[in-house]
Amino acid sequence: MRISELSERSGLPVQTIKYYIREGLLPRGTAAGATRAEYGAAHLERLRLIRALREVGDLPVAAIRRIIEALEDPSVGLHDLFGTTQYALGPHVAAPGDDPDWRAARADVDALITELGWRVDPKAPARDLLARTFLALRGLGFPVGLADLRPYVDAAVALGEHETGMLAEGTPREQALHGMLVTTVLHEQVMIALHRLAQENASARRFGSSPG
Amino acid sequence: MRISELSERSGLPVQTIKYYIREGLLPRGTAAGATRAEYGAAHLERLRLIRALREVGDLPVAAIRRIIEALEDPSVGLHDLFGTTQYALGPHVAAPGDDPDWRAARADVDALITELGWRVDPKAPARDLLARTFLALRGLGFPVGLADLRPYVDAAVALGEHETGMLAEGTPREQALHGMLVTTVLHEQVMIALHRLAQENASARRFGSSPG
DNA sequence: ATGATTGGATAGCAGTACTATCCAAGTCAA
DNA sequence: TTGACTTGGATAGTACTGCTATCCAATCAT
Repeated sequence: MRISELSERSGLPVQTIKYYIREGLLPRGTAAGATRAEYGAAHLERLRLIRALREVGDLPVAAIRRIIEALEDPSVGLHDLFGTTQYALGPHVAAPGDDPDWRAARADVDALITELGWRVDPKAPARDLLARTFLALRGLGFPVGLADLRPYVDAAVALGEHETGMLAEGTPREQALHGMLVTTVLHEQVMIALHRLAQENASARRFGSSPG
Repeated sequence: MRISELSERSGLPVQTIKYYIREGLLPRGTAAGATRAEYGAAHLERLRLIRALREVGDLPVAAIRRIIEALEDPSVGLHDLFGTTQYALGPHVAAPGDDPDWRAARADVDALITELGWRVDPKAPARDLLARTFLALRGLGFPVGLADLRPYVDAAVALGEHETGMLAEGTPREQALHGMLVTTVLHEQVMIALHRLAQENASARRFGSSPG
């Protein structure tokens, strides 16, 4: 198939596909003459993945490139891809090393993870993400202690185990890697959306004027 | 206090504060002469809120403006602010009305909400958010049925009720509104961060090479 | 042979969130 | 009083991201 057909079938403009090729998100088609290249089903599949990461996961193009590089590196295993994706997901919080409030928040996060006995890379960006949120909450006058996190921890444990359990052991490598990406990026969106819906429901029941 | 002190205490450059004033996120200081204006504790508090929404919630400036307009409108109640915030959180999915796959995904979402008996605005953006994620999952070959959502629904219900329950009835209006914002924006980040940490832990236990 | 299409390169554009400069009016230390 | 400095306010410029638009020569279909 040529690029125009790839464009039609993927729903992306030709120019955008060319852009993704330039950016290293999509391999070039196999050249068949100077003005002809052939694209296959793998290209279409890749474009679907890119769209999911861009439009649903809202990942920047540069992050998707890093993920795809890991995806194509045969030496990268499931858990490695996990780390790459988590790191690419960002945001990358610039930790102000000197702020004592920051250090306290970060220490709380580390203590929580230790207490739970979790195996989490000390450099995992989610640690800073959580610490920054603590800092903001406290700055706004909403103190957070470890006890307040109980419901979140419980929910996170349940979901994390469920999701990891869904990744079957026997599947071929490429499929397993795709599954891992889907788990980290798309299931996070599922969780966010359902959380918002549940919040709205709870709020409507408690504060809503009339049952509508 | 003058703008330079406000800058120091908030940690934001003077130019950025001026920008926020221009954009309607922060009220002007009370004028005290042609080249002098006085800022108070309310300004500092507001800047803290803005920083939390920008840096932690990653909300665009335009969305923060809409939230703050609702915050300052005395006719807006708790549940109204909830809707405004949810809408401002975005993303605003442009629904392709003709795509049958889209319609199926959206119908699934609506059916789920009906079945759960949730009170959710039919125009709530989280419905489209969830539908779009379904669509992407299915497009990548990961079929999602309502049964697969059980763990997410359970987690969302638990968190939604916990969070709404934390908003005490008797608190003064401004405090209650702040609490609502914090619940919808910052607690979502707490959930995301803990989910990622729990995923990494589960992945390390299942796929990690050595217990590190 | 001729008009359309292609791959590939380069340049341009729109949106966002700042950041820098400028200016006249006012303040304050000497 | 004078002269360096600060302030509020306005305007213009910048950096980054994610596309789009245009161009060109080669080449394919008819």
